[in-house]
Amino acid sequence: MSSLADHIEAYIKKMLRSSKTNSVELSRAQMADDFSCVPSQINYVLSTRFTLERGYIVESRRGGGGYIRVGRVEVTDCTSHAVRLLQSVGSELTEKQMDNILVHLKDHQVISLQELRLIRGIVQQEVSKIGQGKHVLRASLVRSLLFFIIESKS
Amino acid sequence: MSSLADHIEAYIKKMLRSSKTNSVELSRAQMADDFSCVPSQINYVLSTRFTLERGYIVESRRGGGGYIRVGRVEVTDCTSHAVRLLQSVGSELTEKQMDNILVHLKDHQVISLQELRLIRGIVQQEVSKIGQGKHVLRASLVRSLLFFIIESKS
DNA sequence: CCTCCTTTGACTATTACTGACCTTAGTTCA
DNA sequence: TGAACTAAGGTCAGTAATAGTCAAAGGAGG
Repeated sequence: MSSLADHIEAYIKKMLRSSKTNSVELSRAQMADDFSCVPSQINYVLSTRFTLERGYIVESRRGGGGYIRVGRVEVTDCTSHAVRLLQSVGSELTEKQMDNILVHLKDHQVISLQELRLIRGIVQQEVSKIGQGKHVLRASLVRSLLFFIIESKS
Repeated sequence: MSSLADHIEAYIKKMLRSSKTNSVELSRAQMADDFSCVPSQINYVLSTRFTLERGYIVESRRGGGGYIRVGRVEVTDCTSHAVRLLQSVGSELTEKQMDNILVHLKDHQVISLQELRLIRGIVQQEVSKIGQGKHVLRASLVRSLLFFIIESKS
């Protein structure tokens, strides 16, 4: 758990946490230099870890004075936010989609890391037991478990 | 007695005991090398000995910087009791069987009345959404929700 | 023998990282 | 004013580093 990408991810998240505005602006070249890597590594991190599904918004501009801005989606009410996310879960869910949603909720303090791990474990176990309809079962389980958490907390 | 798998199991458990965080991270290739076996042997040990029912959560990531993390979850008397109950039922569950289990667990103060109602509601909701495999889905959902409830309490 | 658990290895899947090449935007100067 | 230059960031495909799957072979106990 210590790839370069992880460190860059952690660094950006740390910057985000200490930002009042819920968004940070960074220079790709500068960043690449700081982490001694090629600039496109920054794009890799952004496109794998700071996606909309995970609750982040990335904007950028090229040319002189160019920049990359990373923002978090606004969450005023955790519960309604989670409910909306859940509704966006259709009748099927891939493992990656599930992960993105869980990370999204964890990063926005709707669920804890322990809860995330437990859900992943439970779903993994249940899904491995059946042959067909894995994506459908995953959607049901994730919806149900999240709904249960949210309901219990309110 | 004392197969290679047993040794690997014991080694991981030893690492877990001496870990402050109740979880250890290991490299599959490294491990296989240490025990002079093929990497998939590690998967065998993990999938037969470090299951959720036995109180372990296994997470992993492939690719560069990949890892396998084994974590412990508290297994209380309540957990094993409920798990046994569910195992006796198997992979399918009728509504009546489900109710019997839920009532039993409520009577023994493993879950509250509210939780009982919540589970029933969630399961009803989810099961009504699908055409086939209702009993299988019900079993999965009840198992998962109960496990989650009990784990979260400890 | 028969069965169950273990062990192996060939094949597959996923993730990280790099570098060459492309696009966009601002700046300068004939 | 627009061509050339400079200063960003973007894309994509290839390589390397891990882990996962599955079925077949092996072995110990009944």
